[in-house]
Amino acid sequence: MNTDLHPAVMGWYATHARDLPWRSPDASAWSVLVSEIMLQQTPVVRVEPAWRAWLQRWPTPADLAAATPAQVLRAWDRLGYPRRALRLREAAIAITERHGGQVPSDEEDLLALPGIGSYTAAAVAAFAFRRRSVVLDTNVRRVLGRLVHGTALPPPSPRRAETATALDLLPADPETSARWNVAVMELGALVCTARAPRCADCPVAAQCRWRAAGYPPDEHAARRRTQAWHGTDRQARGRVLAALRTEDELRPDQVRDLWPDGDQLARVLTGLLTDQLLTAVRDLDGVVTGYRLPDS
DNA sequence: AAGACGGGGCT
DNA sequence: AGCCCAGTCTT
Repeated sequence: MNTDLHPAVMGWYATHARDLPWRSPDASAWSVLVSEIMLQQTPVVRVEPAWRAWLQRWPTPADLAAATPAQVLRAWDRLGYPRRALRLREAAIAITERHGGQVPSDEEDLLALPGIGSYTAAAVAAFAFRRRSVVLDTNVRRVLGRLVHGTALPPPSPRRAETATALDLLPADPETSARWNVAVMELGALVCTARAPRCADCPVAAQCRWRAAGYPPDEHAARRRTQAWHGTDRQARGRVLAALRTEDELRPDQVRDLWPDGDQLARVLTGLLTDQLLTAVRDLDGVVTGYRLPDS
């Protein structure tokens, strides 16, 4: 195992770590799981208040398992990717039914839950249960990519070599490894940032291969395409859901007024129905008379 | 391997 | 107008 980087990174984390509530020793495994789902593609500053409100309302998996999709979608508010809210509810149901209401500690069991992929399974195992696991999020990938491989940014999709590198650096002791994982993530979030890294504040700048190589540019820049927003299906979906968070039911004509392109709106509504983010209300003849958030 | 999937804040 | 954010799931 390579241990050269450990003292500097661990020492830096000891003095610079943010005081985030899900890092408290008192945080339940469930609260850690909720934080990890919310943090999938949503920044910390926006997650923190939502996380507090969510845990106050649904302190245990069994509490959330009893909620309706409409309730969780409204509570999710504008965190983005609302399918995460539905999957979190489904995960709560699975935990209640299959695991006696206790969040499982094995990565394999976590991975089997809805909405939990390789990152989140490893993160919950490490941060909630202090297990030794390879936590590979966007921060860790970027930090290790720069330090070890000398690249500006990691490839669009994770490579096996990245896991091998992370495993090679992972401390053998479980508790130490859990702290190492969060320390590297924190370094990526606060110092080794994607856009304008603060190398002057970096505890391992002297050991950074990217820095030593003179900061070569991102090799994969051409392959990263920025996602459009205005006029997209995603924006239309968001507009429909935003309206339904404040109204119990919308008539078809009210929904049509939400978006100028009727064909696109029809496609978007179909997608929302497929994703179970939306329910159509029909009269006795099967004619759609309205749309609602799913009650069950 | 590539595409879909939110929304906000910063440069 | 881009770019980025503690990713996951489907095709």
